[in-house]
Amino acid sequence: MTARLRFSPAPTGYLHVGGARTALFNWLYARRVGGTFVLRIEDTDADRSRPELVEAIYDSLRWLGVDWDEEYHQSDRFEAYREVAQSFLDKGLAYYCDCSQDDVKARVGDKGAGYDGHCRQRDVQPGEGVVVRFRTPDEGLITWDDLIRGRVEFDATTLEDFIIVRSNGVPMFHLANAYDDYDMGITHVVRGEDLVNTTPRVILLREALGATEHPIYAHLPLIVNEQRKKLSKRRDDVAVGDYRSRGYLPEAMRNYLVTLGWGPKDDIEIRPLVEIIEQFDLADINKAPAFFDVKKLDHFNGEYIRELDVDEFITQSTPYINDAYGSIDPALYRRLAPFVQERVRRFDESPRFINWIVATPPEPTEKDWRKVMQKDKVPEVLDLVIEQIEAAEWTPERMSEIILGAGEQLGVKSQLPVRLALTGQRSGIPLFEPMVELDREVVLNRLRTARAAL
RNA sequence: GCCCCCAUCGUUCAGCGGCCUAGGACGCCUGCCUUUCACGCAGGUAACACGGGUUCAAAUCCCGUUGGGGGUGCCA
Repeated sequence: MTARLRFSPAPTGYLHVGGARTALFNWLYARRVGGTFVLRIEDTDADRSRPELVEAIYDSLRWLGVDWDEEYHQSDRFEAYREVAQSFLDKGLAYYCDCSQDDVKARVGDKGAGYDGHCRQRDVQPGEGVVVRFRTPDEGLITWDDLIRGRVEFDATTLEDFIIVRSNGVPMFHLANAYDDYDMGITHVVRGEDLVNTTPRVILLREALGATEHPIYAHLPLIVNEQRKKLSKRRDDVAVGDYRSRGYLPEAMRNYLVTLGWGPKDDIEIRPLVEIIEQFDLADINKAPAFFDVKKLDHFNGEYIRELDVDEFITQSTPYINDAYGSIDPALYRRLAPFVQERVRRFDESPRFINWIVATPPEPTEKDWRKVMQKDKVPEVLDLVIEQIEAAEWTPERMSEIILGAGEQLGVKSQLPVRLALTGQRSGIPLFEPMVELDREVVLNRLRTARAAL
């Protein structure tokens, strides 16, 4: 039998890195074993689901290179869910209940064990404010062998009679989810650990459906923030789309995500996707939650950026450049880009490196000024450089000779003061090649201004 | 409250009873390269939460403690 896996997001928000990793692990495994990867949009809650978010989820998934073989929307399948609910009703596996949430709370208290089974024998008829509840067993053990967690057991007495159809007639997620996995022949369910507690319900529902076998479950450890809490779309900055627009490469994101909860046997973390697919196995995923470390992501991204062809780097970084400076001369950027590519970890860092060429350089910080300009012989260096530059041949070679020569002549290091005068910063791309992109007068002006400020 | 889960360097992955004086990566620090920065290279820093067992032998197995997390919706 060929493996069938699915990613089933609810379109109630943008795809965040946790969901992306879940999708990725499902996809990786499907690709690894030559199985089928299904995308199923779980939009049973019309109040919270938004169609435009479905588009956003597609975008993020595609960006990451996660492609799907089949696609379903639960909102298209309500009829089937209602039929299932009706058949449960007919068989006595489910019953109508007209208790309001307040009624239940009044009987069992605030922190009680959920619903108390009040309507089990009351023979409530369908109508306004009436839900359908699934009759859970009063005793017994519900168990499964989780690929990641090992054997998991739940005592049936801890399970309440949960709702499968809302009072507005719309099926609840458990029902839709259980039926779809059954109907679609899903063989491996790989999802976040926050869903372990719902697994017993799903198993019960499947059995009611007549399933004799269950999929293999694998509950992934959560991705957490620095406070070690589950990532939240509201609190944490985690939308995949945001990383995309900040200038992360999908390859880097994908590669980094895969190292959260899993690692290749040979310890080589940054590697081509095909090799990851070859090595990936659900059984090797660990149980402990993992912190999403942007610093490490940045490192991965930097590695991937440096591996790019210059042309590719240019096309990818140009939008950020144009965004910062308006449209700049492509030929100029082509000359500068190789220097930038070696230094950035994200595309959105690119503009900063050429600010002194295409715009006004920033004011040096006081600290930088002190550390660089209040050194011995700095006035002499600047004077010498200004003097020689006035009539020099305008080539990088000459610039190098003049600037470095001044230092040699005076017995000090001369690049830093010139750099600070010209760029306003102590660090950045090389000086000599880029500076001849500037007009001689601009260079002299910056030099003279700095000299005057000493 | 109740149910469930987790626990190796700051972070992440490795380790699945002896190969561990615990390894890789990120971060951080040092040096080399370079008259900037970055890259690269060479080093360094730093962890088995605690307490009991089991065993000839435990980071690895068992129990407890502590700490952390998830769930507990007519959300998914």
